[in-house]
Amino acid sequence: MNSVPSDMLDISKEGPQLGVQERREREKREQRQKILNAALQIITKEGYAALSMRRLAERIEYSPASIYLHFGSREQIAQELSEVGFGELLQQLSAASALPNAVHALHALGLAYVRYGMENREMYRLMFMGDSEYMIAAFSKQTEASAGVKAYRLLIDLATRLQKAGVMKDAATVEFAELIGMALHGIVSLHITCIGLQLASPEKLARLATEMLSAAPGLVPEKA
Amino acid sequence: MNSVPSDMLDISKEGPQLGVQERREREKREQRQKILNAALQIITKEGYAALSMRRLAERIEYSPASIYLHFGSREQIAQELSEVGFGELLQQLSAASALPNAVHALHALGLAYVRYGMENREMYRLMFMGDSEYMIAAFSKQTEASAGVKAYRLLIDLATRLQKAGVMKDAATVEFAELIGMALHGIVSLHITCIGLQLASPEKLARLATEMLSAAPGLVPEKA
DNA sequence: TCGTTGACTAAACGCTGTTCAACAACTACG
DNA sequence: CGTAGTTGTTGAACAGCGTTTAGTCAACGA
Repeated sequence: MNSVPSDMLDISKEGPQLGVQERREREKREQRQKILNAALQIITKEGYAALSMRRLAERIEYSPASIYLHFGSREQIAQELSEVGFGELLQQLSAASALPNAVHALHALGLAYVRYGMENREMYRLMFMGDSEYMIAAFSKQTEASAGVKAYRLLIDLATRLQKAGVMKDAATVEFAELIGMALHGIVSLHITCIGLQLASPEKLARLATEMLSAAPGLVPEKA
Repeated sequence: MNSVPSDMLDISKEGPQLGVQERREREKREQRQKILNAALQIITKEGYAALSMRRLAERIEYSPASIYLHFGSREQIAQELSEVGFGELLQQLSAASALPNAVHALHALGLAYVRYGMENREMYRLMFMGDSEYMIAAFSKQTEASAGVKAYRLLIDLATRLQKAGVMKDAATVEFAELIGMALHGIVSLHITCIGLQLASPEKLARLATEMLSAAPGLVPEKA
């Protein structure tokens, strides 16, 4: 049953066989990626609400049923896209937090966060303002290496650095880190939601937030 | 055409006529309220996503089409509910900000905000995390007396009080006020979205946030 | 009693996500 | 080469959605 014929090792037969299999797998991967690209395009250009399976199918020039050969549901597509977003956000944040001075890193991180959010509103909506399924997946403890968890750890690390530098010595590190993230999220999400209101610019608010957090009592100015 | 027959003043004829009209109007108001109550019940118990016209019609024991005799659309129902929510939130916030000490008022406001949000998650979602149509209406400049605008002004007033008390003298009042609101919103909305994550308690984070904001440089402690 | 008004709804339209049987095309094998 | 079998693809359907409209029916005023 599981025995392998010796001629399977013959390149003259194995070659074509594996070639077909490889091509099929490659085409499947390409198709999958094509779907994700089209979905991303729809979301960024027409908003998350406009992402329907039929519209998506029309754009990739296949039937709606075909999409289900690659994804289990519409939710799964959205979730995979949100993970891409978390990856992008993580990249921006880690670049910012790489600054040697902890306070400078905090300011840069705040700026990078709100900029990413404002420049990718629908993506941000998908990541943080949806039905909470994506975040659960993104931050799942099982997926230790997920971008969401990494971004969370980035905040913890930065908070630790800040406290070592004398900022907010008294506060619990985790709470301090979470507060930073939540304040930045509040700035972005309200700017996304309240398009009618003329709020202060996200950059200004992020700067103010990080300044107030880093200017809390106990601060010992770092050199340079 | 507009002349009123003298016998219209006769109670024996005017009574029944107006009585019927009044009853019909009253019944219409009651029906309208019944719909709103049912919608609120569905949202709070089954979530905003579960609010459909057909389900709503089933609950009030009328046909879906009947609802359109009272509301123009599903969105309108949601919007009116969100305005109720803004009213409730405003009530909590104004009670908290009534404390004579500005810093105490800030702490109380923060606590009241996150408590309302956590105890009315689906309502909060409707108010702040929807498709942004409700907030536009709630904060519309035309609706000067709307609860949303009043809540916004509450924050401005509190920020002014805080700065008069010596907190954040340098910062622009409006930006300071907006930052308070956004930080609190970030705490609540992330707690609503990330039900999978074990975050620090909203109360602790609100306290930390308001403490850091009120502990910023320039603070002159108030008496008592 | 009759005509009018108003409340009410069945049915339909076009949309949604999703499933499944059927079809077509390509591969493998005798 | 032809045939059996696997694989990719889809039309059609199901259940549900928000919304509209034509039409029914009861209550009212004259």
